[in-house]
Amino acid sequence: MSRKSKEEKDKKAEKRGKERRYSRLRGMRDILFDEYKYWELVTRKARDLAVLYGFQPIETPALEKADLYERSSGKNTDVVSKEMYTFTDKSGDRVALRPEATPGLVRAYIEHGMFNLPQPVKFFWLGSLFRHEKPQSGRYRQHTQFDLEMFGEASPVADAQMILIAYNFFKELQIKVQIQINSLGCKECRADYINKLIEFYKERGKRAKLCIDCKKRFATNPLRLLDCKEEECAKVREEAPQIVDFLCNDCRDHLIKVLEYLDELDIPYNLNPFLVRGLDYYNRTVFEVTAVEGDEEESEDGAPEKKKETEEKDKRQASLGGGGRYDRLVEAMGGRPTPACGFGIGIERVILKIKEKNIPLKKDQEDFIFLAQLGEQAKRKMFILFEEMRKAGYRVRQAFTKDSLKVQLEEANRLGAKYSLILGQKELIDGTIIIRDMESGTQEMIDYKKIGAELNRRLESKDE
RNA sequence: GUGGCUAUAGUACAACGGUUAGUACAUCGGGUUGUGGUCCCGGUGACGAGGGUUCGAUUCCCUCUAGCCACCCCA
Repeated sequence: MSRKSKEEKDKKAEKRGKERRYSRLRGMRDILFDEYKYWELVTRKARDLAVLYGFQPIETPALEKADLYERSSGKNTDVVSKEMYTFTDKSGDRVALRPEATPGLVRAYIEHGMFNLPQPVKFFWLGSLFRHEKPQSGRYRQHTQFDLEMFGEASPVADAQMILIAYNFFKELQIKVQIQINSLGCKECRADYINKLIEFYKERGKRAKLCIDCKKRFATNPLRLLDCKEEECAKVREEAPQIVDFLCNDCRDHLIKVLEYLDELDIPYNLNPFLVRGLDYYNRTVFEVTAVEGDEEESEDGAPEKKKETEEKDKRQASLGGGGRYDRLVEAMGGRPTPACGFGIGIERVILKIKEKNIPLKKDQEDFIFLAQLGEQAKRKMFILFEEMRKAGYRVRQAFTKDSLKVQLEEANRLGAKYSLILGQKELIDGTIIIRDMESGTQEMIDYKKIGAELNRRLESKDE
């Protein structure tokens, strides 16, 4: 570098100045044309389902007071303590970009006095969430969730219905999923259970085997000992007491009812005693939706070992959505005691899954007509014709910014036009127009006034 | 936040301690000045950033940044 010629250095410096480009912030992404098709497919499915089940669309601000999340999700949860975008705004308020949807929805429920509405109140929400995490595929700092919440309904039917909707969502998108479900009990029986769990881990030698993180967890949040993935920790855990055995009567009944509904609805689930979710507000039912890998039905040659491996892997990642019941949160946030439950599904992860599985998109290729023109006069006339046709309900396209016929037909071809209407000087004088079948390449000169009749004839006969 | 792998045109990939960094697709123009989807010809376009080793670095080393993967956690 020391002997680089002056010229070279200058060149480099000039280049640097010229070509410094902006790039996305880490973990953020643009959704371009191709991806947008998936985006629409998935969000439309979400919206359709939500409406069908009687959920009302609602939006909330992306920015809220930071302590809304600290109080509801829990100050010590990772989502809040490590990943939240928190800052002080110009008026000195401590605010945060929402890291999850539920707290804002609870706030809205209380703030607008929705306990005076007929219960339950059911929200459908679709929006961006922000978490400052280390990105990898399916994990972004801004991601989008489809969220359903139901306030004012304590019955296990509500839990089951939530799970049903989530399940249908994936099923109708042709994604195979399994529901992991567990109960965290209520305040009382969970406390009992945690004591039992602590006692269990206190028994000789067990703590020594745990990983560093779990040693910490033992002190801060013993429940989380249950979902550690370390081999040793899992081994110790095998013998651990399970919460299902310690639920109080009400909580046990609730769980059983939920499971009965699921059985009746034929929803495959896995009662997973180790499922513990990372937010403080959950009680009773918690569930998670995980992708089921592979085409288990089709595989006949069965390589059981390999299958096991992928299954193992899937349990680790591939959480596509999750949720549960949070009966105490509304009250804790200053509202009336209101039972509630909900779930969220990560849109980006769903899209990733759809792409991965090569699930074909429905083509919405309806026939359309391309208008091509040559010369200023013709252009003006076509400009007007375009508007007339559009208003009359034809699907039309154009490239009026291009003058060359070649380029225009290239564009028509690229777009996949069924017919092109071509108007030039000659036709203008004769009062005719050329209609070209883009598939066969044959074309015909017709009376300009008969465009409508001719198109209708062609499009109709094709419809049969 | 921790660890591993990676970084070359818009995209997917080559090559090289030394003179002009290749190929395909895409893009733009021409062959065809009034006709697309085939073909032919041509143009534009890249070594992520900074530093070090070296006579010379896109190539080797370090740092940063970004992406992927694993962990933590989650969607």
